[in-house]
This record gives sequence, C-alpha cells and structure tokens, in this order.
Amino acid sequence: MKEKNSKDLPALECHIPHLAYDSVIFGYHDSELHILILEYHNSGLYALPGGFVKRDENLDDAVKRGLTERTGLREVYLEQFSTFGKVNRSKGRVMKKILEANGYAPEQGHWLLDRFISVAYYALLDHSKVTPVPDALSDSMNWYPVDGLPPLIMDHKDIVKKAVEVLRQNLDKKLVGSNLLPPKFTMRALQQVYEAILGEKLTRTNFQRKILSADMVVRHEKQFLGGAHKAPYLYSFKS
Amino acid sequence: MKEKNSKDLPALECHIPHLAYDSVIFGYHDSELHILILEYHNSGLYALPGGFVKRDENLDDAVKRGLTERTGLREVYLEQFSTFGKVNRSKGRVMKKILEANGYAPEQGHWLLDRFISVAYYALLDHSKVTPVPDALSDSMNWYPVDGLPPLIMDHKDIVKKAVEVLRQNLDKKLVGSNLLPPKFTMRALQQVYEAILGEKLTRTNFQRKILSADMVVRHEKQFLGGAHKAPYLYSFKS
DNA sequence: CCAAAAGTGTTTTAGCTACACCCATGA
DNA sequence: TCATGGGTGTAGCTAAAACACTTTTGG
Repeated sequence: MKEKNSKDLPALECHIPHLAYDSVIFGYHDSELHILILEYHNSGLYALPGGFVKRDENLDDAVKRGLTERTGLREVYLEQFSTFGKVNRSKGRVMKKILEANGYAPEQGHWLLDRFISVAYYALLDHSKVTPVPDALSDSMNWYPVDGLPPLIMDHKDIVKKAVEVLRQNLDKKLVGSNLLPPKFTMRALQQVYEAILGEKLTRTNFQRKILSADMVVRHEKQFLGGAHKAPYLYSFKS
Repeated sequence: MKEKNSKDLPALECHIPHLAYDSVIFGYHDSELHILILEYHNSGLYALPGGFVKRDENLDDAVKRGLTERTGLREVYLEQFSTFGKVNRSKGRVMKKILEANGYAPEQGHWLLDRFISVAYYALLDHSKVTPVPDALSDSMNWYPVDGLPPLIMDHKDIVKKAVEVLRQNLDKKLVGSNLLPPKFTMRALQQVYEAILGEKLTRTNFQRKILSADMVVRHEKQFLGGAHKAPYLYSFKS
C-alpha cells in the first residue's frame, strides 16, 4: 500500500472544522425499509454516509451535495432531525484507522481526527433510481435492511435509531410515502411502505379508506399484471 | 467609552469556532407565554440568549451552563429542536456593532465575526424562580410575551417561530406543562398554560377530563384562597 | 369455477364536544 | 341567597376498527 499525501484529503481551509453531517438515506425494497451504508476500504468499518460543510456553503446544501454525489439523484426529500454533539461521540482513533487503511498517514492533530459535532439528516428516495457511488475512502455503499444493519462506527447506530423514530412520527404528517415509491404505485405497495416504517401490520381495507379520505392521492388507470386476480388501480400523490 | 481589550472576549482557543447555540427560554406568566430576551449595551439590539461551546464540552452541557448562568436555575427542561446553518444567517456586521457598542474593537477576521452555525434549544422553566442575569455584553435580560417581542437580530425571529411550533407539537407528548408551573397548581392554571401555548381557548370541562384521563397528574388537598367561590384542588405531575 | 387480490358497504366502538347540572365559598 | 368558579354526568356526533361482501383476474 503506497503512502498517500494528506493533501488529497478534504482541506481544512475550505471546510468548517469540527462540523460534519451524517445522512440516513432510506429506500424501500422487497417489503423492507433499507438504509445506505458505506464500508471503508480494508477496515471492516461501516458507517453512514456523511461529509463536511464548506465555509461558504449552506448546511442544507452541503447535505444535498453529498447526497447527489452518492446517489446520482437531485431533488430528494431531505429533513434535518437532530444534532449530535457529545464530546466523546467522534473518536479520533476510528477516523485515523480509516485513513490509515486508505493509505494516508495523517499527522498528529490533523483536523479530521479532531472532535466533530454532526448534524443528522434523513433522506427518502426511490430505491430503483439510485446508483450508489462510494466515496474515495470507501469500498462500497450498499442497502441494508434497517433491522439488519452491520455494526456501525461511533454513534451512528443511535443516529439511525433516532431517524427511524422521527420518520415514524412524520409518517402521517408529511407525505412520506411519496418519496419512497415510483411516481405511480398500487395501494398495496403504499401499505407495505407504511408497514415497513411502522413495523406493524395494518388492515388493508381501513388503510385504503384512510389514504383515500386523506385526499393525498389520485387514482389512475388499472394496472394489468400477470396475476391471477383482480387488477389493482395505480395511484400517485397529489402535487 | 474606553477601548477594551479583545482578550476579554471569549477566546477562540477554548471554543469551537463557527458553532454557537441559541436558547428560547419559555416561562409562563400573567396568562401569557413569555421568552427571555436580552438587550445589548448601547445598541438597541435584541437577541436570544446564546453562547459558544467549549472544545471539551458536550453540546448539551454548554447550553445547560449558559442557562444556569443566566437564570440561576439548574435542572431545567431542555430540548434541542433545530440547527440553523445558512451562510448568510450570521451577520458579521451585527456582531461587530454589538462588540463596538460594548467598547471593543475586534480586529478584522476575529472569530466572533465569522460565520456561525447555531444549534437551537428551547427551555421550559418556572417563571417565578428565575432571576435573569444579563451577560457581560448586555444591558438587561427580560421577559417578553411571545406575541410581543421586540425586533430580534439575525434569524432569531425564525428560531422563536420554530420553537413555538415544536413546543405545540410536543405539548401532548411530553408533560410540557409540568416545567412551566410551580410543583403544585390548579387545573385552571394548567389550562391557561395550554391555552397560552396553543393560542386558543379550550373548554374547561373537557380539558379537565382529558388531563385526568391521561393519568399525568395527582390530586392533592384543596386550595383555600380568598375567592368568593369553590376552592379548587391542587394538582402535581406524576414522577 | 376457484383462489387470490382489490375494492366497497355496514356495523360497532371509542373518543371527543357540547351542555346541563351540582357543589362550595364568600359577599 | 346569589354570583362565581370548580367538578361531574350524559347525550350526540364523528372518526376509526372489524368484518362481511362483491368484483376481477388467470389458471
């Protein structure tokens, strides 16, 4: 492994020190809620995709930028939900291990090894439209079911836990489903999204009525699949 | 006005640069919800009480520290609700004006004049127990009704607005009333707190039933005041 | 025609609102 | 005893849950 130059790392001059963001990127797939997790090179360490904020960049824009880089998508649903600021949450040695596994030898006191406060966001996006792009330090970025995550570094497990809590709370308030599904979808698919998020079964008939009476979707033509049963309508979210 | 030495200001070496907190401190008084607002010396500028985070201090602890300094209270109810990170939210010239009005002449590029990301918290406390202590830069800190605030610097008005929204959302979930009232209180007082927060009248009889059925309070002895009417019970929150 | 999935109608239930009523107190 | 504020009971409404029923499709 060749020794790389620390000059290739994000530069302190361009970024706000001690401040990072982490994003919990939700996608729906195979009747389960998934999250994008990246794995760092040669280290066996898993983490939420995150990044740093440029000195002349809005916080929200920094998160959007990272999200676009990693998923190829623009215009994703994004919501800030908490800021994690314990002194001992960011471990310099974890970051050091990651950098060393990538062939860097950061000098003592390098800004990336310092304490970080992290602003956490969650994103909702259409799983089928994403092509995960790992960053320079990571091998891969893959979907993991929320209930089957690998061990994560630092406090990232807590961040995910809180993200799921907030997502559940916002489920009825904020058209959450619309961002996790393709533009047109069946009522069954929407129900499965709700069930995946809430972690419980819902009764089909009442769910249908609830969604329809909430006036959030419009009905389109019927969908004809090769199922030995009645063809369902397709729906899409309003506005 | 004598020229003061910038060395008396919070030192960059001890604090995390670019990071601040602001606190929306709620108190209930005279049937109205109030907020503590401080006024900077000789400037006519009003702001939320805030502060900076020490390099070896938990974010939450920094906020608690500031709150204790300014109110004399420990153990207050505190909740983080949002982080404000727009580039143009913090105006260097506003901070410069404040410092100059206090007799400082901060050099160009002083860290306090730089961009700040601010983590916002709200606090709930018993109005009657507070003795507001203004900080070194400010003349006074006083209670203002939420609906009658003076013009605030930077984005502090937005911060207050969001704080009130979140407080309303949390009203039923988080025993909000318990922190704004003395340990024992009448049902009427609690109802007035709810009304002040929600900004609407509630019907007395149903409010009583709702609180009692929520099993959040215990009833104590009756209160005998000099009113020409039935003496109300006193209640206190459980646990 | 049957099984499976989709859609609708109907009954029951629970929670909330409105309002009537009673109680306690001091003037 | 009357005015005022505190406390409870109850009828009526509405939203949600449970369940029965019909419809549509491929095999």
